[in-house]
Amino acid sequence: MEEAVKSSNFIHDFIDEDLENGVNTRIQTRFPPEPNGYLHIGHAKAICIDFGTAEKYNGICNLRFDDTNPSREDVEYVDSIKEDIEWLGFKWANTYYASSYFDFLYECALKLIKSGKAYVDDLSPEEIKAYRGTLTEPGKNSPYRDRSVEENLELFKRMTDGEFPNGAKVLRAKIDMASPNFNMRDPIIYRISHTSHHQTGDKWCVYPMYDFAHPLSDAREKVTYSLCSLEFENHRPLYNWFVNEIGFEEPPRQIEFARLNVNYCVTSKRKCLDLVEKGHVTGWDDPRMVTLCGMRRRGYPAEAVRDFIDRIGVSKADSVVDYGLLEACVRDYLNANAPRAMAVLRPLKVVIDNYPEGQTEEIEVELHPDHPEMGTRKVTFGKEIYVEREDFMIEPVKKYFRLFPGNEVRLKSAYFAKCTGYDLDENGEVVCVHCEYDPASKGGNSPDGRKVKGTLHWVSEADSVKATVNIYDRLFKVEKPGTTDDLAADLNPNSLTVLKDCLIEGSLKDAKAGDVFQFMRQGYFCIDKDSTPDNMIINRTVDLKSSW
RNA sequence: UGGGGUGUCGCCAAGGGGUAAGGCAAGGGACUUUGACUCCCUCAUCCGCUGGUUCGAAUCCAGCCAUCCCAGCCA
Repeated sequence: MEEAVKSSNFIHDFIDEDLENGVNTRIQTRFPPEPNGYLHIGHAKAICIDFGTAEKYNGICNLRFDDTNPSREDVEYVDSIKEDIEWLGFKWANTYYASSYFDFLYECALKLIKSGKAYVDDLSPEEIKAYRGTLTEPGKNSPYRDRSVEENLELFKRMTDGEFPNGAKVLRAKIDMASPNFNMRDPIIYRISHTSHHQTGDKWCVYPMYDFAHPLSDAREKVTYSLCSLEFENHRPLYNWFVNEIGFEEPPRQIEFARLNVNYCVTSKRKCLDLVEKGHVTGWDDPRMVTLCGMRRRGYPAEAVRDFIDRIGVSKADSVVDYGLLEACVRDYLNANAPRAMAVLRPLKVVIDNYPEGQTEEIEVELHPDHPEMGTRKVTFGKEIYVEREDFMIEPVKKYFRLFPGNEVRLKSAYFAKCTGYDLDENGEVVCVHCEYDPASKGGNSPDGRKVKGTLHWVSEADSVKATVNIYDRLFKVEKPGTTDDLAADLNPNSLTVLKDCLIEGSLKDAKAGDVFQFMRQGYFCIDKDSTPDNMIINRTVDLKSSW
């Protein structure tokens, strides 16, 4: 009998309870990004929770752009956000924009004014700040707090009509300036901003604040669970206040969870933008970035990213997950799914002295040792081949069972070969290794049953493709980058190593950008979009765990 | 300092009165046409601390400590 693995997700417990008590009969969630940046690994958690929760309960999840601050937003971001969610493998039921509710939200504001729950304030930003009080002292009421409904209505209309400059007036909810929760100290719900909006153009010069737009958008869409991160816990009373004041029958329930932190990674929008703009990385999709597009370019499979999110669980405890867990998920997926191929990153020539001059032969090799159904590919063997430089030593260290004078190894899927000698150049560098092969060991087994301990991958001179391989290390050398003002100080100068003149097997010349292969002992590699037929560009997706 | 959260193995994380799941990492071994993979085994007498309730507490109560969030006309 299979044991059900308990998923660590307290949100499900809350929902199950609501379902049992008849609080809800249906589940609807939403993923509400502001289109002001690219999605990253942290968003992946939110996405998996929002979409995953809806999926689990046969509900729906909508994509809603919380585009209430046009000054920081751009359509470039709405496009990339859609693309990245799709890549992760989720489908939203509808695409919404908070901006398409501007009329509705305006009506809500009017309703608050009419019920005496909102007022226009003429205080300057500095004054508002001063009136707000401190952590220990209550705030003071604004002198404009008691304006009549008529005056507020008129002033708000004039704000909307564009009569006032930015910052001259705001609309505030009238709640409690003495509340220990700052969010309840008469929060601003509308501000003047003479800025054109990427969706609504110049129709508006007043824009609602998140705290006002978010709950009412949720409620209007009939969201049942508004899942968000912990920093919004303090906003929940306000969220409920708005939903209640406007009078929704079935208020959404906000549940907060801890956001994802991964060590060695930067996910702050400001800092990511900084890396891009200052040229520390090649762009948002630099393979060292933990943006979804960066991980995609690096060859991280969406399945692995989702598996990672599953494995870390959902709780309310602040945490920093080890980047190694993400890598483990990538390896797990790729080990099971990536086709195998041979490549030599630092080539060393090997001549099979007793192999007939000018002869070559085709060998059929399985694409994956555990999945015969994946088929085979053909590789060419010949008299001159290349192996990894590190696979030969003149003087073997202990427990070295690769090539050294007198030692026999297996050339993967081809033959046994015994090292008979080597050539040095004038500097004493090994430039060529000589071997003799055993024709009877074709396929990699000797009929006499003798064993070899080492198996080497190789690429033949006759059938190879040149490649440039990018080896990535972590972008940051410190676990928590960005603790200082200068992000650059935390950068790992060796985060990218470029290997030129690598050789990969001929079958790879038809590989497409995004294809990921396991190169034997060297790890997993992804074909980059910048590849050309005569020089493949290859990104190392993830290293293998190796005792060498 | 007021309010709101959180504290279980190096890192995540179950467990919510009956005597500490699982994953990653780590260590040991077997196997191997990838020194990978796979497979076995080991890895918290203890749950932030101190008291209390109880036959029995990581689980309940009290106090304390640590840590995160909040004083944007950002989201």
